[in-house]
Formats: sequence, C-alpha cells, structure tokens
Amino acid sequence: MELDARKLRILQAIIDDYILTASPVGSRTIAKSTDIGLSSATIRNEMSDLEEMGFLEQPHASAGRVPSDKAYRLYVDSIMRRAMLSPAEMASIREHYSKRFSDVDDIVKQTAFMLSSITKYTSMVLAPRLHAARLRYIHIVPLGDNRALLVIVTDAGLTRDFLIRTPKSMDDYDIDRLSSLLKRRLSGRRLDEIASMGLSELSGELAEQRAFLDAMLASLSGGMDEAASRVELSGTKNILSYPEYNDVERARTLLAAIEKKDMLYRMLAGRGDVEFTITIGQENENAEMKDCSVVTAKYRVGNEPLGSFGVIGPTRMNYARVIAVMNQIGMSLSELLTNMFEEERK
Amino acid sequence: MELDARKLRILQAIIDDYILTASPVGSRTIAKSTDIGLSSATIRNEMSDLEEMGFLEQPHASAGRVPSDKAYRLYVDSIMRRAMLSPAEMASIREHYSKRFSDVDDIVKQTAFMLSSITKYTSMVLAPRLHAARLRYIHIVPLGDNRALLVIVTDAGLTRDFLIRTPKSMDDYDIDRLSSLLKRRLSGRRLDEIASMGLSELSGELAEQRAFLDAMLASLSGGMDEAASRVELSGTKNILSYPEYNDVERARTLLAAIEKKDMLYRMLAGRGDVEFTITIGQENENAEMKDCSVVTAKYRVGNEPLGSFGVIGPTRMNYARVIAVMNQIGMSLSELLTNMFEEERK
DNA sequence: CTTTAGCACTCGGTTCATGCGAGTGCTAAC
DNA sequence: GTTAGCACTCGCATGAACCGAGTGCTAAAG
Repeated sequence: MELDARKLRILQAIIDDYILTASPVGSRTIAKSTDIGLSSATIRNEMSDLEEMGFLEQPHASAGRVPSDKAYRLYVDSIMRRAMLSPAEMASIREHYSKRFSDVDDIVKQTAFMLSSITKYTSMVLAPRLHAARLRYIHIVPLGDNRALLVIVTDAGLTRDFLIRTPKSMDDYDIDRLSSLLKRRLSGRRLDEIASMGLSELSGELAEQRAFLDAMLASLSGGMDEAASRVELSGTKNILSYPEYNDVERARTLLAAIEKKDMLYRMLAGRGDVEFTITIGQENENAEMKDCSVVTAKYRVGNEPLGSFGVIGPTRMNYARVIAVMNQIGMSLSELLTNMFEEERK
Repeated sequence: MELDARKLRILQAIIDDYILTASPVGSRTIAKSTDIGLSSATIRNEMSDLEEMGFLEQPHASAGRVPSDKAYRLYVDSIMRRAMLSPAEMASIREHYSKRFSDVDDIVKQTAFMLSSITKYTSMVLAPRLHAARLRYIHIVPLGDNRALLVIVTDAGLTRDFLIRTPKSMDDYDIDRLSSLLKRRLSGRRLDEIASMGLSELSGELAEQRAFLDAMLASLSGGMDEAASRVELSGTKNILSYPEYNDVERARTLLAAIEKKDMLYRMLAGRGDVEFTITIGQENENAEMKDCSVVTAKYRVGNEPLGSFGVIGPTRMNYARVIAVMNQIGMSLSELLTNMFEEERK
C-alpha cells in the first residue's frame, strides 16, 4: 500500500489533534477541522489503511484512532515542520541567560528549570564535562589527621574540591611545598591533560611522593567524571498534569524510573555524534518509559560538545515546539558558557 | 464531659488502627481488636461522646470514625508511647553514618535520603549553619576581568566559594597580597565573628581597600545565610503511595506546595528553642498542607543547634515511629558532625 | 475507480435502580 | 452502666438500559 500525500496529510492532522487533546481522534473530527475537502467516510477508509500499515491504533473497536510509535517516528522524521517560537518567548529565554550566574552549577540548575517551565515537560541537564577546562589555580589545604583538601579553580570560576588522604610522612610544610609546586607546574593546562598525565612528567622533583600524587590524580579524574555525570532534573511533577498519568500507580512507576540517574545519564551521554536525538515510546531501553518520548540535544563550549540536555514527556509530546525551545536554549546556553570560558583564555 | 481513661484507650485504639489502614474505624473493629472487654454498643456510645468532644469525625453517616486533628494533637501530647526501633534498624542507621562522606553537603543529602527511605514519608534536611565553623583557609583567586573567586575552607573540610568583583585599581599582585594578609588575620576565627567584624579591626593596613573588603564580608555573610537556607528534599514521590493522595490533582497541589523551599525553610528554622516540633493538619500555616503533618527536630554540633531536619506525611502518620527514627538519626548525625568539627579544634 | 451518503453495529461511559454490608443510634432489658 | 437487638443510613458494587461517538460496509453517485 502506498503512503501517498493524502494519507500523510490525514496522519498529520490526527497526530496534531492527538497531541493537543490526548483523546482518540475520529474521522469526523478530521473532516471538519481541516480544509481537506473530504467526507468522513473517505477519511475513514484512509484511516483504516493507515491502521493496517501500522501508523494508527484503536484503543477499542468503537473509539477513534491513536497514533502509534511508528507514526510519531514518521512524524518527527519527515512530516513535522519546524516550529517558531514567539518573539516574546525567545526574548524571555535570552533574558534569562543575560543575568549573572554564580557558577556553572547554577547555570545548569537554571537551565533545567527554564526548560521544564517553558515546555511543561520534565527536563534534565547534564553538567558540562570539565575535560576541556583549564586549571587556573590549585591548592592543597591540610586538614590534619592525614587528610587534606585539594581545591582547584578552573576557567570561568568553576571550583571543585576533593578530600584526599595524605601520607603520614608528610607534614604541613611538605604539603605546602607540594601545593605550590603543583600550582607552578599545572596552571594553565587542560584538566584532561593533567588527569592523563604520566607521572614521569611530574616525578622529577617529586619522586618520593609518587604514590600520593598517583592517588591525587586518580581522585581528580574520578571527580571530573562524577561531576559530569550529575544529572539535574526539573519539573518531574509536570508528569502528573498529563491525562496519560491520571492513574497514580502509573505516575509513580514512571517517577521511580526517572529517579534512576544512571539511566538518564546513559540517555544523555549516548549517541555521541548527533545534535538532536529523539527516542519514541518503545524505542526506549527502559520498559517503564514505553509511553514516553525523550528528546536530547547537545550544547557546546566553543566548538566542543561538552554536555547535553533533554526533555521527557508523553509520546504525544509537542515535538516541534520542544525542538524549537531546545534549539533556542541550546544556543543561548552554548553562547553563555563559551563566553565564560573563552573570556579566561584571551 | 469527662475524657476518662476508657475514652482515652478507645481513642488510642482508633488512632492506631487508622494510622495503619487509612480507612474509617468502626465500633466492632475496636471491640474485637482490643482486649478492652466491652461490647461494640458501649464503644459506640463512647465514640459518639468522643465525636461530640471533637476528637472524632464521621466522613458520612454510616461510616466508621476518623480521628480529627485535635485527636492527633492529644495523641502526640499525651497518649503516644515512645516507640523503639528494632536493633536491626538502629544498626542500619549507625552503619550509614559510619562510612566516609566527601563533605557536609553529602551528609545532608544522605541524611535526607535515609530519613525518607526509612520512614517512607517525604523528608527534608536543612544544611548546618556555618556560623560556628572556624576559618581554616581563605584565598582570593583572581579571574581577570575585575572578577575574583573567594575560596574559603572551614573546619571539617567544608568549602565555599563566592564570586566577587575586584576594584579596577587592584592588580593580581595586590589581590595576592590581600589574600595572604586575610589568611593570616582571619584563620582560626569563627565565621560569624568574621562576618560581623568591624572593618576597623582590619583596616589598619588595609585602609585603601575598605570598600572592597566591605563588599567581600557582605558576600561572605550573605553566602553563609544562603547556604544554610538550602533545603534538601527527598522522597517526595512517597506521597503518591498514600491513599489520601490517590487523586492526582490533590497530589499535585501538595507537591507544588512542597516545592516552595522558603516555606519549608520557615518550618525548619522556626521555633528556635524546642527539640521536636509537631505540626498537625490545619495547624500548618499553609492551606495546601491541611491534611499533612510535619515533624521537625534539631541536630547539633557540640552543644550548639546548627540545623534541623523534618518529615512531611499525612496527618495519620506514624508519629511514634517517626520520632524514634528522627531521634536516632539526629543523634548519629550530631555525633558525626561534632566529630568532624571538633577533630579540627583539638 | 473514487467518493460519499446511509445505516447497522460496537463499545465505553453514564445513569439509574437494586442489593449488600458496614456501621450507627436508639431502646429496652439485664 | 452495659449490652443485645433492630431499624436505619449511606457508600459502594453490580447490572441493566441507554446514549453517543465512532466504525465498517454497502450501494449509489460522480
């Protein structure tokens, strides 16, 4: 059977309507709401065909039709037209990003918040990978009791600290010496360079502290990964607004699934090369999310993709709008971060 | 009418049953389930009296009775007996606190998580006020572009950083000098001392940087307040498990109310002098929470109460158990924090 | 061959009556 | 004061009747 232009048009009308109303769409609705100029009977025939082809499903015999995952896939791949945001919305996003942020974590949180409030879906934002950041400052603060705090500051004022154990043999003075040595040797380098640095490069004057340095670099690189894998969630309670989750039990299982941050992380971090990913319903690896779609996008610092963000909603989500919003947010976010980081390098 | 021992006993039985089942309790249930040795008719009479006195309510004429807020108030004030945790539970809490934490924020998060998983209610934890902490290390990292990062490390390895603006007239060298001067002058002092410090004490050699110092101290003390007012929430989705929130709409309004962190903050920070506070149903200032009870408690560092934590649940929450759990967690938490801080002072 | 009007049919949701059961309130007897 | 007994009250579950949205099919019109 052929998927001709008319079938496509009808399918689009059904999807558009279903995205809006969340209730099965009947042939008469389509006949009236579009200017397609066909009677409901004709549309009925076409809908029957579309069902046979797997694009539509009937919840029960006498109900209207509901788009299948396959239909949404077709929709996002070929039918959907790019949506435009209203100037007011675009301005509002830009304005959000024009204010001062205290640090990168703050930006991540605000982005998640904005994304969920604009789209009314659940949003998630992955913190930027620090690998491309440059070390601006490093210091070891002895805490006594064989512990010390490794404090680093990178470009853009990003700070991280790591609790490390110090060898018994080192006293505060040694730590201080080591600290200023590290500062001299590592300042200005990229963090990933430092993390993967052969000890040989450092060990010249520091041979005796080899084990300690080893542990330190390990915790630094571990900390980088950990920080990058932190997923900021926002708007989880939006899920409760959608009729598909009117049943508390369903809502709860979905919420429980979403709290598994490692799964979200895989979703966000996966598929390294593409700009946008759209995962629809059963395409999700997770069974609990088979009624959800996930849209993710990357953001950049300069030209390097350093993080990503996404939206979780029902399969009947407003893809066009979500993509438009994410596009705008991605641009503003990338620009902001790029400025913050580049500013430091000039 | 007199609230005699028998009435009390019946009321207690009703409350106990209702806490367990969430459905109205009938006279026969009480007659059978307790060894009170009265017929259902007698209990019926007593229940009628209790209703007249305002301790019980009838959802509708032919249903059993439900305890009123007033009943819960009486219950927690005088009827309730302290519950004991099982040794296994106590051990599990202690074990949780025996592992290494990376920092105070981590402890706060873990505490919130534990509290909600053990009680199955929603939990909240207020980060400790830093006022009593001592400054161990302070440094200003110039970031260029008239900005700098003020990094402080306190007892117990707590780090905070604040972005500050530097006067045009200062170059990196000035900042460095100022930084080490501050370190010499402020190390070992309590943060609240520092924040409220008259500039006169510092201005001797630093007169020319007066405005800058002023701004710095302000942002330090602002940062302390802000950090302390951060409320960590956990287990919000537990709310969905309770039959009183089977209706998605109700659940959503409650969840929306709970997300207002400033309200939670007021709940946790208020009532400065008592150890435990219990707020039942309509006693809550917030109308959305009129079916909820909130239990809060303080935790200490040494002898100073530096923070608090709490549980939000339905009014029919298991108060005795919640208090037992919070007692245990409060002790373990206070002990852990005290050790972390004291260790630094010895 | 395509489109459309017409019609029988399907099936979920609503409404309404019915019955059941849990629970009460009252009364009279113990 | 306590209790047995009984009429009464409602919420809730069940099932019948009905409605309406929607379909599928057929036959006629284009």
